[in-house]
Amino acid sequence: MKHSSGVYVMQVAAMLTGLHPQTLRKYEKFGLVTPDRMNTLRLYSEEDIALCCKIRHLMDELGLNLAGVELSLKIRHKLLELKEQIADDEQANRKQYLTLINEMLEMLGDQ
Amino acid sequence: MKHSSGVYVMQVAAMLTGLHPQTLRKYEKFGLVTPDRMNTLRLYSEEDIALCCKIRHLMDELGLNLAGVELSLKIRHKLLELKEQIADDEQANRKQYLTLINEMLEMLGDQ
DNA sequence: GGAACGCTAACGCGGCGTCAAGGTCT
DNA sequence: CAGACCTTGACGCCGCGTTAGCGTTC
Repeated sequence: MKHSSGVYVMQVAAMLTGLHPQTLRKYEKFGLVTPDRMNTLRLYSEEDIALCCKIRHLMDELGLNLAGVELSLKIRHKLLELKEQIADDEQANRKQYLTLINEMLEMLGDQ
Repeated sequence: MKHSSGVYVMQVAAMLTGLHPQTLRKYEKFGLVTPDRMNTLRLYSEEDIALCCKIRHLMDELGLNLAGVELSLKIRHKLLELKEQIADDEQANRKQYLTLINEMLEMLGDQ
């Protein structure tokens, strides 16, 4: 669930991210960002803003296309999950680690 | 080091991979594949062939561009390294696991 | 000398950013 | 009614695959 700390309409979101309103809509259409809506009106949360900036960063710095950004974000999410498990587990549960790793490998096209 | 089990010149490599010779050269120019050379003549190993097929697979199935493919292959390599460590270590060495994970996160644009 | 290789340049298609037109809501 | 939002379609640029031209090697 998103924080309601900040909620911005399109124009403000565009200013905060430095992105064109149409570009923000394209990212949403691609499924990368899904701002809340109030009767068709987009409402961008702080997290949405940060995500949009990250998307731009990945495209500009790493040269990824939207498909690459999507994969990148998914892998990152899994990695954070794995990292948390490794850090928190009492006794290292290798089997679970390997499961997560195999899931990531599958995302990367193995099999 | 590559096996010398199979060595193919351009035309054969193109046939085996189903890719256009120029496409193979583009992949090489981008730094994704580096076949051996015999006086300017490219010599593709079995591993090179498999790699070229994997590149195509990643582009066709996942929609990645070459930058995405490169990142994907690097992350995969790291994941296999991590997987091996987890499977082989006597006592789970979490610190090393976390180091590898952080390296991957960095590849994905974290910081 | 013919066939296959090398390299570079140019064309075509599709992804992504932007602009434009027209409709709706506040 | 003015202004900002919505959606859809079109244009320009660039990445990627392919083609073409030309020199070199086997």
